[in-house]
Amino acid sequence: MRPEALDPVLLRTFVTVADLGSFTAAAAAGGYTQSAVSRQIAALEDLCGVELFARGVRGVRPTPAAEHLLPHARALLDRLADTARALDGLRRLDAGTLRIGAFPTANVALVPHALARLREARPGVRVVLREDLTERLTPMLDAGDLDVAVVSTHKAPAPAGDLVRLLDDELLAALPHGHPLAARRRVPPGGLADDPWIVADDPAAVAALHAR
Amino acid sequence: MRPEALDPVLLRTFVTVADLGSFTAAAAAGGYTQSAVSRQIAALEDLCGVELFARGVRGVRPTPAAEHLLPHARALLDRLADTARALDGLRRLDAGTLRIGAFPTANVALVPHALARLREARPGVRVVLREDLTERLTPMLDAGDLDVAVVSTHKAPAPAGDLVRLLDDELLAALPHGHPLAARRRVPPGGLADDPWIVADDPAAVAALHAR
DNA sequence: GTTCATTACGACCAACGTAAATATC
DNA sequence: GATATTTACGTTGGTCGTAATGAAC
Repeated sequence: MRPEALDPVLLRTFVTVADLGSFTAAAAAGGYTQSAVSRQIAALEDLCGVELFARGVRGVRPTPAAEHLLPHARALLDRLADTARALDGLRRLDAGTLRIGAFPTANVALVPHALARLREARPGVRVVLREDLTERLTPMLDAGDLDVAVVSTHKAPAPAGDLVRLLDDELLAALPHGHPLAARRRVPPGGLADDPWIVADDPAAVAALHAR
Repeated sequence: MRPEALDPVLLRTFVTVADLGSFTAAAAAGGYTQSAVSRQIAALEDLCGVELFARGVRGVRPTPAAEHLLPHARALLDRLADTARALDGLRRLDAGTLRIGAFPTANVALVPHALARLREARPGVRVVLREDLTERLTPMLDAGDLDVAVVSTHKAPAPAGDLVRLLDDELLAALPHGHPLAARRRVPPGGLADDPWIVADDPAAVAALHAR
């Protein structure tokens, strides 16, 4: 049998009948008439060639065949509900508002490009962008004030939600001639704490630093 | 959205289009015309309010929204195929032949009752019953010569298929006065190996033994 | 002009509700 | 007679194919 021939509506009614033990009750629960439920079950029984319910005066009782089919039907309906949720989420994703927070460097180096791609892929999404320090972004994320936070994990604790590693950033320092640390290949942490600095964000500048 | 409103036919077409990258190709694969596929995708896009494919001259390309929905759709279709298989199996279960093997004691104590219930539940099933020792039943099951084997696990290794524990049987011994082991509460394994014995299968006899 | 996807129209099929029939207590 | 399922009939809604239309190279 082609899988698509299996009508979820029939399975839903089937499960409802099994749960309630009566065509009449299932009809009321599903917004159908008795006759519709009767025909749906008959169609399902036709489809599998087996009687699914033993008809009695006080309603119906599932046959062993029905007991066997029941968990499959429930699993399918669960999966169907999942997919329906995903589909609903799609609509919201495309039309809603995305609140992004990022620390200053990321806001210059990473966010603009990402925003451009987002704008292209989902023109309907409104973006609210907020710049702040990682230490302040994390609690905002936890509090639900942000949907996405671009943070630095140099020293910050991992936040509560899903953490996606974007990149491992290299910190390069160009030092003036005569600086006490200029002769060393690696700079100890904190060694430049008291020096003023200029940040370079474009790839050309980074490549130039690398070359040195 | 009510989950049943999600038509699996639409999702199947959706997946096919995503796989083949063209409405025309998907139509041919699914036995539809172009226009039918176009309407199905349009219906799905209506349903979720998002464009799922970027239409181009050389066919179509899935949007990010479609990429997001795709795994859900595939999972649902897989589950649907499972359920369809279960439904097909139901038909075979009800009309086919069931080959059962059982060891002698089970054949007297367990099988007749089970067979009676099976006959009541599935009148169409033909049963072939074979009695043999557990050691010979297990390989027959593995070889596909039996559908079900009722075995004893006293010493036998667990067979390859699904093992369902039916019951833990108590072994009771009624000993004649003057037997060397008659005074003990528990009989060591093998202690009666050389004695002739009579088996009691009906509950009344078991209860009588218990009482002593 | 060719190759796509979309839209319009008419036909068909499937599923419903109403209502009558049937069965079981 | 009451309760519950089944069957008959007419209607409706949805989906298809054919075919005309539109857009992109």
